Amino acid sequence: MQISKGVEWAVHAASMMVALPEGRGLKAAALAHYHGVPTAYMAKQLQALSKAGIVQSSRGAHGGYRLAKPATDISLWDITAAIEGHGPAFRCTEIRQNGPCGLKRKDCRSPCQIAAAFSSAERAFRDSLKAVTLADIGLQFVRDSEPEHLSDIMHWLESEVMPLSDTP
Amino acid sequence: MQISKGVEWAVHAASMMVALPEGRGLKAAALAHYHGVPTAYMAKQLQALSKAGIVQSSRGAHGGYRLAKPATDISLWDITAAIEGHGPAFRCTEIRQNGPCGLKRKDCRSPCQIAAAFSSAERAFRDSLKAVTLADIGLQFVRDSEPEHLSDIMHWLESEVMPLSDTP
DNA sequence: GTTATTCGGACATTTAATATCCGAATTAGG
DNA sequence: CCTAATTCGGATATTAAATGTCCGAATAAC
Repeated sequence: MQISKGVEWAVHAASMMVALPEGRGLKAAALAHYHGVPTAYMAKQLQALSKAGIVQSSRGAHGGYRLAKPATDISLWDITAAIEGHGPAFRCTEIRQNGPCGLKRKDCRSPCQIAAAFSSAERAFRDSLKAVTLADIGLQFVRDSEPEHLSDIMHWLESEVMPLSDTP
Repeated sequence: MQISKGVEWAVHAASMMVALPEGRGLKAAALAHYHGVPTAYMAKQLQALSKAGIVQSSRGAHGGYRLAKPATDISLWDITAAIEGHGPAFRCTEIRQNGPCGLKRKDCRSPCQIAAAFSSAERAFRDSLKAVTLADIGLQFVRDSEPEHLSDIMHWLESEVMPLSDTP
């Protein structure tokens, strides 16, 4: 029951994009370098975010990534699901149908209670992550950081940010 | 973010042990056969439950497994943690300390907000599973099953159940 | 004490996560 | 309009983890 490293990277990268000025983007290499992680693997996570409609990508010279919708509409669950998939963590293989006392398919209209309990726990997990948006993360970050640190980030952004055409 | 198959098997096996008469046990091979899964791999999950103090094992002739404490004191989280480990699913690698704007170790006394959000979600998941005990599972199972099916199970138990010495 | 039986940990195999590379697509500039 | 530089996208290796298997250690019955 481990969440892949890609989720952590994707959330940090997306959080960085919150600070981008309108109509501008960051290339995958810049996001990877900023967080000190391998470029190609970070790019893979960004692809997944792009497929999920969380970020927009622009190819070619001066290309890059930016958020595809307002930060208030992107939850941590959206990002987690984009990387890890939407499927349940607990996969019921219906072993109650196996063995000498196995139930017939007909008698299995009601779901296995064990699977139901895990499904309920996962719903609680999802709901908790759905309640936190990138806007929340960004706001908290600004509040809790030293002014000098925020200044450093702004300078880095100015040096790395790329103009990006408005219509991809 | 997948929960291993072993958790499903371990929960089903432990649920079966709820129905055992006092001072009796089931051997790993019987539990595996009953659920239609490989014996050796089922045995591996039972070992993990034994190490965690959830079940008691007795070796040698007429050996087997039984619950180590009342079914009301064993939650689905206890079993999940015994198989999957107690560590968090989201592992914060502190990438905020990396890269050109990396934070110094000193400025990281407060935890990363992203990690905190996932930690909170996992707590909700845990609490949900902690609220369900083997006693609950057993009771619901008896209520929802056809009388004939329960009868089949009782007959199987009588044929497979082994006398087990009281002091392991 | 001997033997049959069962659990326990060490050992392969398969699957998924991690990391990397090269081609496809797009834009900037001439 | 064409060329060249640049960037994303999917296909491809590598490593770690989950899955599955085996044989020795320990125990109880006889």
